[in-house]
Amino acid sequence: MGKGQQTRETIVGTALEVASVAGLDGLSIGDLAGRLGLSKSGLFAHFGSKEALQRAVLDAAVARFVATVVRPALARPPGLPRLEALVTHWIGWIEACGLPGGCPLLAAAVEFDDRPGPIRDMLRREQALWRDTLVRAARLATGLGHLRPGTDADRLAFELSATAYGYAVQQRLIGGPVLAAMVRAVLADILARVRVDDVAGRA
Amino acid sequence: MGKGQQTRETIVGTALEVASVAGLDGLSIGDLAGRLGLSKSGLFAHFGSKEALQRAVLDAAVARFVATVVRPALARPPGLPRLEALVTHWIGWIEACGLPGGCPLLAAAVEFDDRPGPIRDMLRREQALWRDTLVRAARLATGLGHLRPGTDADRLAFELSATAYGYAVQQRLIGGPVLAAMVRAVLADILARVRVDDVAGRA
DNA sequence: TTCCTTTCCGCACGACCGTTCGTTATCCTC
DNA sequence: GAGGATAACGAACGGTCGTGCGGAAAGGAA
Repeated sequence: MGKGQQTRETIVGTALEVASVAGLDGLSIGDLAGRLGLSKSGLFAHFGSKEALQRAVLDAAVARFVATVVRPALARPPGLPRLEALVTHWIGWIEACGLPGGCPLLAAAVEFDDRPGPIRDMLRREQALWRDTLVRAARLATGLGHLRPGTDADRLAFELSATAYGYAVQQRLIGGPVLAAMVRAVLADILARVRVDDVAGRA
Repeated sequence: MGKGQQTRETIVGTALEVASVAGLDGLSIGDLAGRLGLSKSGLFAHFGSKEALQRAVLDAAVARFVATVVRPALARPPGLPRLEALVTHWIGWIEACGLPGGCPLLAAAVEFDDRPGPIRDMLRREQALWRDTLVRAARLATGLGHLRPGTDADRLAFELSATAYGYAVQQRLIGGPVLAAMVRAVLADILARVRVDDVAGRA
């Protein structure tokens, strides 16, 4: 990896931390250069435009999410264990993604959902992709007989994702261990309603 | 109402539209003055600081939410009808609150959840207040015998609110009538699970 | 060592930011 | 009609914004 590439990654890493608090639009080339001991123009040369920097930051956020949530879950056996791992790691990510400002993907989605352009296109694509990941995992779990036959994968994915998104929204302002326990109980119940309990037979 | 007060309300109304798209921090005094045919200094004099303008905009957003969602629902008879009305009007607000950028309260909550200050304090207070409104409605419905005895009002309120928040997050980027139908079905099922069905007896 | 490329800097530009100040219209009250 | 408050203005302040250009330093290949 050349020096330029390394510098670029350092910049994007710091920018991701800043953006998680100030938002993608709150990023400032001058401020970022100051934090890193670089000149404004030197930092700018790595990207060519502020929007390109924002896109790089978003890419980094997605990569972090995939590494923290998706990849570990896909390593679990297919079916219910994998679906449960997706949800569990997601909740963990919401509570502690390692960035000072909470989940940058949720923040960016809410920030850019009404501003046409490549950023919104990226967000739309990533959110749809994540949704599909959940739906596919649910469908697979049904196919493997872990969930009741006839389970609506789209709806199950929506119930799980809406609960997690809703938790993410409330967790930052209200938060607390009570809420943390509640979201876990709710998610467990959603799954329990469609799970095939191979001890007691179907409900 | 004096002329100043009227101008102030015009400013805040336009600012609310802008902020719903650009965010509270995306508000710009100069831009706002240009839209309204006012001078920067003339507009500024009405508030004294940008933060005071942001607070006024937030107040206006809350007032709009109360007028559109809370008040009509509180006009319904207490118990299950009122709780259902709260949720139904909320979903309606999420889909069409009359502002170009979607629900400004959700946007502000995500934007400011990690920035200490009076804005975040206001948001925290309002979000907690809205939560309490749902919890109280649920508790009242249980007390009136509309919901199963022993129903956990906190948890029911969380299930409903998380579903709505989660819908709000996904609706703007993915959206569509399928999702709209799904959230309504999910909310109906959440209520059906705790409702006392006085025709067929408890389940 | 030489040479070329990559990396970064200093400087500057025009635009816009929030804010302040002094001044001018407009209106209500006496 | 005079006097005082209210409302809005224009100009300017110091800063920061994203961006562009020319040159200096650093690195690697020959």
